[in-house]
Amino acid sequence: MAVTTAGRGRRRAVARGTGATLADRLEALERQGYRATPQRRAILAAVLGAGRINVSAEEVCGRAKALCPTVNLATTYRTLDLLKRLGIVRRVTYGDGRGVFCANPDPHYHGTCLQCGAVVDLPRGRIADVLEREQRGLTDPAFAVVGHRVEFYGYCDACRSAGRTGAIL
Amino acid sequence: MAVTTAGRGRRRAVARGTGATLADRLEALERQGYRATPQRRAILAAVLGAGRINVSAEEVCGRAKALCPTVNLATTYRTLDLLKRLGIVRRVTYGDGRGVFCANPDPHYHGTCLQCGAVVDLPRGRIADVLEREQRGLTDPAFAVVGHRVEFYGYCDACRSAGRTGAIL
DNA sequence: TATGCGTTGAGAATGACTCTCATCGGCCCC
DNA sequence: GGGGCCGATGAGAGTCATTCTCAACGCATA
Ligand SMILES: [Zn+2]
Ligand SMILES: [Zn+2]
Ligand SMILES: [Zn+2]
Ligand SMILES: [Zn+2]
Repeated sequence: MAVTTAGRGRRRAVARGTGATLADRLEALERQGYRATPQRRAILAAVLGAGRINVSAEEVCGRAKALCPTVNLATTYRTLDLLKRLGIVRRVTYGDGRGVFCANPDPHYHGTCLQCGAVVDLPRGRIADVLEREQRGLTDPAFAVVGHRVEFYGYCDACRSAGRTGAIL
Repeated sequence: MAVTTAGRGRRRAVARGTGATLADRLEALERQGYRATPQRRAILAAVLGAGRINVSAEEVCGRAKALCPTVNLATTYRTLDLLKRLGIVRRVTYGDGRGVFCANPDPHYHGTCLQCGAVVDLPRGRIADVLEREQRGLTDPAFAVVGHRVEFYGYCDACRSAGRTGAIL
């Protein structure tokens, strides 16, 4: 995937949900007063390019380097944090605290592979509504609940087809 | 709380759930071939003594030092990991990846305070069953779900009564 | 007393992440 | 068309929770 110059206003076919294209996101970035530098374009493209698999900052940095050789880990972290603050990407905290980044704008859950640690997007079922309702019923004198987070774990496609499905991680 | 010598076989009134006393847990430790050293006793007592509030390794170390001055952070981590492997304590990963330890043997959820980061035990509602059912319905060609984890967030008692309920953390 | 082995304390190492600071690169004004 | 301004960057140092290494220790058993 190459980093195009900007795609100002141009609309491609909608991939997943609203504002999912690289161009749309770069536009959002600039609309809020931030420069769409080559590094930022490359980093954003790297996250988008990962698809359903969520990527660590280091992976993003590696992929981005292929598009813009000057990107650096510090810039990658800085940019990912900026994109997170702007709501363009999401940072999901993986089992042991390491973070992975997700560019899927649709509401969805995450599944962590017990074998290889991959974090993949999962379609959202009806859980959200139930949790929302349940959450309101969770009245506790010592804690006022205002939100929740669910995370599934299991085995990713690659590990399953390789027969590696017994680890503890 | 003082660290008693062993309480071999002695049964006290059940506090919360099965095997919740210090003595019971030390017994379980020894039954599996590990020595109940003064350090291990102190560390276990420190986790137990925290009650509903879950404690970090560093906090455990501090509390344990009061009972056995020679405990050290490395031993604390080692022991907590051992106790986790034996199912005597549970390690819950708090928002940004730091871990806190929980000795409550009953099935329950955890709530993280958005203001101060405290992790407290929450009674389990009917959510578990719903999630269980939903989890089975979550068939995805790219991921085989085998379990889930829910985490609530909100404001703890202390922060609420101090009027600190607006942070982003 | 000598041997063995599980356990420990101190400190070094790790690894993800953040900070600092000198430098870079457009951009506006003269 | 040169100079200053300021956001953005790269390199490297710093932070912090956690883990590793290794010599020393405690306690059992011969
Ligand atoms: Zn996997
Ligand atoms: Zn996602
Ligand atoms: Zn609080
Ligand atoms: Zn708990």
